[in-house]
Amino acid sequence: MSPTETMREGLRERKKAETHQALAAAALRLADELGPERVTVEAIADAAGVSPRTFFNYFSSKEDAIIGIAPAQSSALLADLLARPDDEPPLDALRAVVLAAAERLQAGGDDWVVRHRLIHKHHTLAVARSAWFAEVERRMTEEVARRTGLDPGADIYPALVVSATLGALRVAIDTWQERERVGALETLIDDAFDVLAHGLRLPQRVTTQAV
Amino acid sequence: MSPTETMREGLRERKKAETHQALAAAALRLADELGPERVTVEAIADAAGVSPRTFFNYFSSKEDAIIGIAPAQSSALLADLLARPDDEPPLDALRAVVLAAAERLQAGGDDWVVRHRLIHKHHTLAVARSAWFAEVERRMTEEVARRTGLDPGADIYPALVVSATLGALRVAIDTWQERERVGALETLIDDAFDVLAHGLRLPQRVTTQAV
DNA sequence: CGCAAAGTTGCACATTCTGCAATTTTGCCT
DNA sequence: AGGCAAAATTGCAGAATGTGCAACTTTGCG
Repeated sequence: MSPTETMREGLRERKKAETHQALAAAALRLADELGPERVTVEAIADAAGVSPRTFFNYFSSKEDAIIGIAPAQSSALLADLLARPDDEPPLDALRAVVLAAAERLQAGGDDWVVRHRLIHKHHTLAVARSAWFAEVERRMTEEVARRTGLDPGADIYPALVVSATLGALRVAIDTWQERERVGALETLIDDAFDVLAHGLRLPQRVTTQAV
Repeated sequence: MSPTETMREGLRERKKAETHQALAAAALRLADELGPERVTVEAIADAAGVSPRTFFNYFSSKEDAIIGIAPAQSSALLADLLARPDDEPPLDALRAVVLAAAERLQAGGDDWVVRHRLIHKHHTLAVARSAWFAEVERRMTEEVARRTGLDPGADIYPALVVSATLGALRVAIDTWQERERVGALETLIDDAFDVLAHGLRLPQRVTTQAV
């Protein structure tokens, strides 16, 4: 009966992280080269040097591996939201969180560019991303409900504001992708939140054009 | 038999519709009785009196059959949007469309109650619904872009307003479900659109409480 | 060392989903 | 009515997903 509480896993945790990384990288690379539908779990596992069975210990599906989502992975979006001050208005907090996510994404290197290109092109990956968004949305709704003192089951506000803001993030990313990533993603996010804050009225003035 | 009435649509079309209906009904009933994960395509096909292979001629997955979604099915949401006057502000048109959908849903009988209970409870069905929403969202975005004369690839507004409004519909349905369908779904929709129109600011006064 | 926990692997198995070719059913025309 | 062509159904084969389980191996630590 060893003291599990103070256990510091060194090599064990590191190897797990390496395997996770190797699988995600292999999945992304193969999907980019061959197209997601022509990639098998077996091929990903081979490329990462593990057995197919082990693949499913890390990812619950091929799609999740490609877009880099581990089950029960704590999302940075939620973490950022938890870090905002409690008395901040929900929409402001969410705007800051989404903006931070966008900056992180833009700074994140080529992997995210490739991922989003694939998501944009292949329906099955968009579905996987939707599922992930839904899970994040659920948890962020809980947090907004806590902040506002509302019951997330009875009151519509928490779920609504989270749905709208995550929708804004998704739409901004997709539009940015469609524009072939010309211009700053942050600008799109800002525009989107301005439109949301103004009651979704059709903007009179045409917003930033990148084309 | 008198051919005038029955032959107008044709026996072929009628039998197809019957098979479609039988499969959807069997899928829903079995999923309700056993839980979605314990239902197989084979069981659904058996209950509907067709072969498993034929099932896939009608639905692309077990989940789609349970929530009643046929591939390339034209959604009533899109049809309603197309029927709105062209010069109506997008948010107003979408509000009307979503309200109509809610009314239809409430009047629709027990099947939708069961469906939403299952969707609410089982993650895989929520994912399938998300995928369907995404497809509808894409097509409605096209239409809003046409109305506003904006480029759906370059401008964020069409996708944003559609995303927010369909999100509102989804959130309202889920909340209604959580409240065990006490009260009118239309009221929730109205509240949601009011919040959207007021820039997603936290309402000072608590809205309709059903509990 | 040696034990316990954690991670990996192979295997069996149910299931999903697709393509193809054969067969049956339906619509329609003479 | 009879028969042809299109449409729908079906069986079958096969690739692939995903899971449970029982070894087996590796790691952490006393």
